[in-house]
Amino acid sequence: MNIIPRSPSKKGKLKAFSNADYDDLNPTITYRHMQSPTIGPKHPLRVVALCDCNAFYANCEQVRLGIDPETPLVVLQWGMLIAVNYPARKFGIFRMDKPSDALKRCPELMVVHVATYAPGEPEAKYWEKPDIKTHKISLDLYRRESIKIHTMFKELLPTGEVEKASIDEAFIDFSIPVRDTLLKRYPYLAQPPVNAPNGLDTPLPPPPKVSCVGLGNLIPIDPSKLDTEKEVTTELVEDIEKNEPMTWHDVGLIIAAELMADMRKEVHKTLGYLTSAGIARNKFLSKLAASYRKFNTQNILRNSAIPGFLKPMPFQKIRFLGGKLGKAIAGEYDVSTVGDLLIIGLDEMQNKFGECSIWVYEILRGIDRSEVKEKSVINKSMNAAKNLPKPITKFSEGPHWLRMLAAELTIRLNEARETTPGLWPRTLGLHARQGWNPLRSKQQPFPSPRVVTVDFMTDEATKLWKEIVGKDVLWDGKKGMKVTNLSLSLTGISWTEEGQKGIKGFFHEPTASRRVVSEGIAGPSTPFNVRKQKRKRSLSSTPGVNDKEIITYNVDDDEQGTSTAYSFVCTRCRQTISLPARFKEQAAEIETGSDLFLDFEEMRQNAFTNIRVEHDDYHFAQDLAHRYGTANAASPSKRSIAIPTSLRPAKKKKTQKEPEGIAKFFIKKTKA
DNA sequence: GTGGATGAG
DNA sequence: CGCTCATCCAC
Repeated sequence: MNIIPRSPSKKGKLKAFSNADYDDLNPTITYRHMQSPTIGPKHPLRVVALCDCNAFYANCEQVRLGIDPETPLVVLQWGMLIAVNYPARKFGIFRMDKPSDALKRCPELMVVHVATYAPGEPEAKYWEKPDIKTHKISLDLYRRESIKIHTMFKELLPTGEVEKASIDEAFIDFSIPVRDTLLKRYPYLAQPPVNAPNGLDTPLPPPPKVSCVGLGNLIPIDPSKLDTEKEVTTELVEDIEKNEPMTWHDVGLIIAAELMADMRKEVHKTLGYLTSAGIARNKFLSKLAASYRKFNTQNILRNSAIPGFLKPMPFQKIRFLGGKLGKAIAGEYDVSTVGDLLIIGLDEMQNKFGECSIWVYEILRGIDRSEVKEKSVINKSMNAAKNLPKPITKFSEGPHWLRMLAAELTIRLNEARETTPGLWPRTLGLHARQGWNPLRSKQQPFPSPRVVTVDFMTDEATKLWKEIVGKDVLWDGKKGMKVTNLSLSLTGISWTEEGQKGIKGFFHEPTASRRVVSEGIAGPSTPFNVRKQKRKRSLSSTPGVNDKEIITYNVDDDEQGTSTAYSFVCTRCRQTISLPARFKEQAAEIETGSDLFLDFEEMRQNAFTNIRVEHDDYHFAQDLAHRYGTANAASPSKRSIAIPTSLRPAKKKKTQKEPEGIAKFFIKKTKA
């Protein structure tokens, strides 16, 4: 297997690093880079973080119950622990342990069962002894808290990009805020010296030495320092590496670390959640860096530390290599670490695993071009499922469960519509499994009524229930129906003008949008990516950005509707748009006129502007969607909303028989 | 549209 | 390797 040489490196002094596999780690940064209005995946100053919550479910319960965070606490789901907080971990308690074992290790352990829907109850509650036979798990609390954290991140970093990666994780693109901070702290970076021979292409002067003491663990360049169990303090690493040259990217990482630390502190102070974070040059590395040390810390992965960090890493720890694909690669080459795989050339890999192995090839070399993108719609689908330890044996027992599933979906849908009015699921689906039989499912268009009620959804679900169990099984009970698994889902959730009308019942003529698509925005635009770009532009003071784009709002002279300090009424849709409740709560605690009050006022005004811009953008996007063709049609705009930011190679070989290459690990069960 | 598979946690 | 949830793809 020959090593395929990489294409000749563009800019950058690859001499700085001995390993040719990592040849892009110290690119030359010029004034032109400082001035580019956007910072994409290839920009040398890109800075990305992954922030994730520590033992999130347990933390949520601790906050909900208002108990001491030092109390060992676990979250129980039926017979199994699904979350263990850090105090409890000290007792050797793990996820998936049984509660009885956990209590043996720690008798004072606080055991909290997740909320459940009980039969007939309109909402999930915390019951003394929930019954697996009649109750259904609810994860709503965690979803709601997750949204709070996500919202706070966005508010605290209006010029950044925040992508919710899972219920307890978010990617944050710090590139723009970092660049803005760099320009503020080092104003000489804005323009090349007048006598610079190459103008904007002149490299930046050497960076200052910047301390990162107190900003987290600096992942050491020397891999032999990596796995030491003892804490490697930042001071220690700095001492060891004091002669390592710093780069402007390192400075950027450290600025991001400051911002990240502030945001994490704020989340902790306001919401009570502890987090950890990784800061690096792309998503995948930030995620790995975050897992370096996990509890209430953040880790900074400098480019120079990437080879040492990555090579000893078991590659199956990498996102999307944790499953079958990772196993297949491990089996094929009988190796386990990233370093082991570096000797595999691109051609070799592509021959074995298909063309899209380029993705894996690059990941192994610390390259990840995927963008941090805010998801336009929270989710594309919602699903409520229940395993039935006591199977349904009579047709008539079905609706009882259907009602419970419908209740959950109804609450979740209506909750989502609070923040995003106009959300509309295209289809309602019901899946049912009987014993060993294959899963059966039916779906139907979801008629979006003005108000979705539990009754309505239950009725709709019952129609599907009839179709499923009524068709293949003689369901009157005599044939011994045995449904062991039920799941009700809303899919194709998207945001439409129609849905908006449906909910609000307002059919007023949309006024002409005050905004038009800027001719400056290149490429195909969806309502949402246009929205994001415009917002960026209007809120950041980026050099080179057309100032005419900036849109200001004046609360007193308000063309949009009436305003109070905490909310305003939009004249277009007549909705009241409010700041999060905590603003009011906080205001009540602060003495008017105090210094704190002034700070608070500033924050409130910023937030107010944000919700205003956001709401206006919402109408803007709505109009755009309207213009491009609306509602149900799979218009190009709608299409692109639905495209996920998936890292996967997404190779669709149309082979009739065996999919080729990597694709098969994403698609089908491998054949023997 | 239906049914299956994968993956994360 | 229990349970829940989300997403994607082939047919």
